[in-house]
Amino acid sequence: MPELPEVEQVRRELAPFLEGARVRDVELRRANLRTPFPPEFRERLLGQTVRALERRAKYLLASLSSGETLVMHLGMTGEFKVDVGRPDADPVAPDRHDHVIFTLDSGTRVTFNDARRFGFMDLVAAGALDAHPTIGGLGPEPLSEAFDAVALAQALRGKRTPIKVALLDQAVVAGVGNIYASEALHVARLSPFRKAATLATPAGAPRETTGRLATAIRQVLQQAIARASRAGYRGARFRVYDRAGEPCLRRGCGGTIRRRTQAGRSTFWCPVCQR
DNA sequence: ATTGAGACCTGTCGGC
DNA sequence: TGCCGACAGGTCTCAA
Repeated sequence: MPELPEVEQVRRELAPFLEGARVRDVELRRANLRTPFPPEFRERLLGQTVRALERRAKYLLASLSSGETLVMHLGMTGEFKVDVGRPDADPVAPDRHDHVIFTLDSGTRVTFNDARRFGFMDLVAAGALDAHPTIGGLGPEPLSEAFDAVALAQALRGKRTPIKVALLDQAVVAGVGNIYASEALHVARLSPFRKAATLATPAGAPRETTGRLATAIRQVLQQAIARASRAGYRGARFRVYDRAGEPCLRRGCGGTIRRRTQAGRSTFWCPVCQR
C-alpha cells in the first residue's frame, strides 16, 4: 500500500496496540520476506516491551525495551491486521500471506500480511540505526524542519535524471513514492521530464521553482495524511495519478492528463500547466 | 559516480 | 471460461 502518508496512517492505527505492550510470542510462518529474518529474530523479541512506534520515511520503527529497534517495511502490499482476541472467539485461520504473527501479553495479535513479500523486518542494535544499510542513506524527512528549498536544491544539484525520477530517490527526500511524486509536480506546475538540476543553481542554491516544489511535496503529503485518517488509500482521489485521459483539475487549464513510463514507473502529468 | 534495467513476488484486470 | 500479457503504491543489485 504505502508511501509516507499511508505508512504514517498504519503507525497511528498500530501504536495504541503496540506501545507499552509486551511481546509474548512471535510466529514466523516463513523464513524470509524480501530478505531473511535476522538470526534469533523470535528469541530476541520475546519478552520485550515496545516503548514507541515511530516512522522514518516509509519505515516503521518499534523501539524496544532492550534499546534495539524493530525495523519494518511494508513494501508494496504489506499490511498489519490487529485481532483483539476474545477468549471465546474461534481462532481465525491464517491467510496464506500472513507471514508474521505477534502475540502480545494482552492477548492481542498483530499479523503482518504481505502478498508480494517486498516488505521486510530487521532487528537493529541500540545506536546502530544510522548505520543500517537502508535507514542510514535516507534523505530528509519531508515534513520536518530539515526539509526546505535549500535542502532540496542541494540534493538536486547536478542531477541529470528527470525531476520525477529524482523524487523517487529516497536520498533526495525520504518517503515520497510514485504517486505523490506525480502529485507534487502537478501542484508545483513543474514538468516531470525537466532535468532535476534545473531546480538548483549550479552552486546548489534554490530557485523559485525549488521552493514551489518543496512546498508542494509537503502539501500533498500532509493532505494525504489528513485524508487517510478518514478515507483510506483506496478512496483517495488524486490530481493526476491514474487519471490518464481525464481533464486536468486545475482551474482554467483545460489540459488532458497523460501517462508515460519513466525509469520503469508510470508518470502522470498535465502537459498544459506543468512546465 | 550516476544511471538505467532487471530482479524480487503475487494478484488483478483487460483483451482475445 | 481460460489464457496471456501488462501493470501495481518499493527497493536492491548489477552492468554500463
